[in-house]
Amino acid sequence: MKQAVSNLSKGKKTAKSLLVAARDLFVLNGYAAVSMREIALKLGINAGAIYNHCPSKQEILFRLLEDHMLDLLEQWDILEVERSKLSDLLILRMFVNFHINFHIDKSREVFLSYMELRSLDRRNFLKISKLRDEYESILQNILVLGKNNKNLDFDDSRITTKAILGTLSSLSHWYHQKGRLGAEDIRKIYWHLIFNSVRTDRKRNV
Amino acid sequence: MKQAVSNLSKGKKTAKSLLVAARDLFVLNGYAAVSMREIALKLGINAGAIYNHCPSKQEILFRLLEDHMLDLLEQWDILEVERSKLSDLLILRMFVNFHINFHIDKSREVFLSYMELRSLDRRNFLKISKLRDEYESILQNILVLGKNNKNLDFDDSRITTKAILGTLSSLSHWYHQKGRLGAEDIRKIYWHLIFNSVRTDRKRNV
DNA sequence: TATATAAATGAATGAACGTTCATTTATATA
DNA sequence: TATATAAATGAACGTTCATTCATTTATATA
Repeated sequence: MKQAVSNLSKGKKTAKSLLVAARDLFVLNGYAAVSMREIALKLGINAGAIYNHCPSKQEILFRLLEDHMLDLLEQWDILEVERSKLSDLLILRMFVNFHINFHIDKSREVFLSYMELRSLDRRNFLKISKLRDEYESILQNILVLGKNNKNLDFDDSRITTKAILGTLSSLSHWYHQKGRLGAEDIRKIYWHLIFNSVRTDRKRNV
Repeated sequence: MKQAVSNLSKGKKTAKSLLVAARDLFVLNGYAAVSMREIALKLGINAGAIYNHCPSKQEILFRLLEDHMLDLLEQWDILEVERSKLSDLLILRMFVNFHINFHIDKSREVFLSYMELRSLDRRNFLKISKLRDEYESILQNILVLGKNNKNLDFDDSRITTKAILGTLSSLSHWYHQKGRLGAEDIRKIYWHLIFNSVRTDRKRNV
């Protein structure tokens, strides 16, 4: 269980704020365009003091992305019990809702994961890529299973997976808390779009 | 009409190669992480010589993005004559095909426009944003018209526009010339997905 | 071919970068 | 409260950054 911030020692607090400050600056201006001095300024400490909490700028980015991906995969795993009783279509809907909820709750982390994969060094890139592939294959497996059971229909599972994730992930580029529509509206609209695009009695010509 | 590179003077040739070299490096490592020296090295000239062709690094990025957006809008305009005779659905299909073709032909430019908007200074950002909005409104108008004529159905034109563009634009993140599927396959798969997601007799519940 | 102009060189500019470190200050523990 | 440890300071490190400029070299035009 996560510990309340107020219970943490000074060091742990600063370490936590460091990740938050870095996250927000990286989202705003991009990893390469943000300096350690800027991050320190936002934290209210000296740039050198950052190194008491994290050994390098690269490691800050890696921790942000890894924490996020592990969180994503773990949260999905937690739903396993509920999932086991559902039909293929309802599992797909659960995935869509889960993905949208996560994008709304953690829009900055999601955005960062999309934009800054390339700023990771080779070793870190491979680690995060593996976690991303793991997540992507969750959706692909849902689609393949649904197609095999004739509860879903589409042409190519890999492209359809990419397309659906592209659809959903565009959320992180425009969603803001104070927007015109609530989370429930958005979930409904996206679900209608996606459901109709892979339902069994879809049309194949105009 | 575009002039053949071989007919250009030395200066124009270098200016053109400058944009190509910068484009490829920016795509690979991101604007902020690429130095003028790297670009010059790729061109086979000295860093200082770049300034005979472009006044700043920022201006290189702006020219790349503006050229791309103007090209995109102009190419769509050229299809206007053909479009006038088509039904709402066929216009949507034309847009989907056009967008996919453009993403395949100009995948690096598209990727750059998507990733480096935030690297533009305020003035340039506003200019490019305006062009992007212009393009987005092309699709939104197609959708609204189709819905008014009862040839399309969806819940919200703004979100549906974003969702469809998100679907299509994810192409630039994974498409490579030598991939498993050809352009025709990809156009077909995407069209089926999008068509079914907005057709009039779509279902609203699982 | 002579000449004007365009393009490239290579060194230099000051500023900013990530990171290190000896030192000082704050915190937690006994 | 005394003491050990953790955290923050501020200056400095060596590099690299975008950009400038006097000078040299290449190109195009007459």
